[in-house]
Amino acid sequence: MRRERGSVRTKSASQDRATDMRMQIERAIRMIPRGKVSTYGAVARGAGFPGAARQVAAVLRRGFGLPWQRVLGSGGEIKLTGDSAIEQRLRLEAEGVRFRGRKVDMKLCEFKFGRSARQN
DNA sequence: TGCATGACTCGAA
DNA sequence: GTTCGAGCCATGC
Repeated sequence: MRRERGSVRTKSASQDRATDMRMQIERAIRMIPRGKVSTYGAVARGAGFPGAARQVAAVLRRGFGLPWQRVLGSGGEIKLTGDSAIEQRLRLEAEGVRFRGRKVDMKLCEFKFGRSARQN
């Protein structure tokens, strides 16, 4: 394991980098069309930050007006708990997303980020 | 400044 | 199928 975590970005200008990271992540999230879903890890990679899945979650929590329900855990599993999990499932089903048991049918509904994902 | 935390991920057992 | 451990990183206190 230990994915492609090799991108050792310098610590300098970390604040600027953090802002850029949030913008890229938000952009990636907004790219997910209605009826499609993606995962935290996929969004992070699509935004250009492999391994930053937790930051995707942070952006979703703090972000406003984002289609948060379209972001799931690995394998298409809902990682939320309680009300949020129920609401997320209802919202996705309303958009036409198909569930297989407790997971989303990723074969049908996974949105794949292309290279253009972070081309702006 | 430093440490703990979190809507994570993935391979191995 | 579940559990565990290790790794990444921004954020809050």
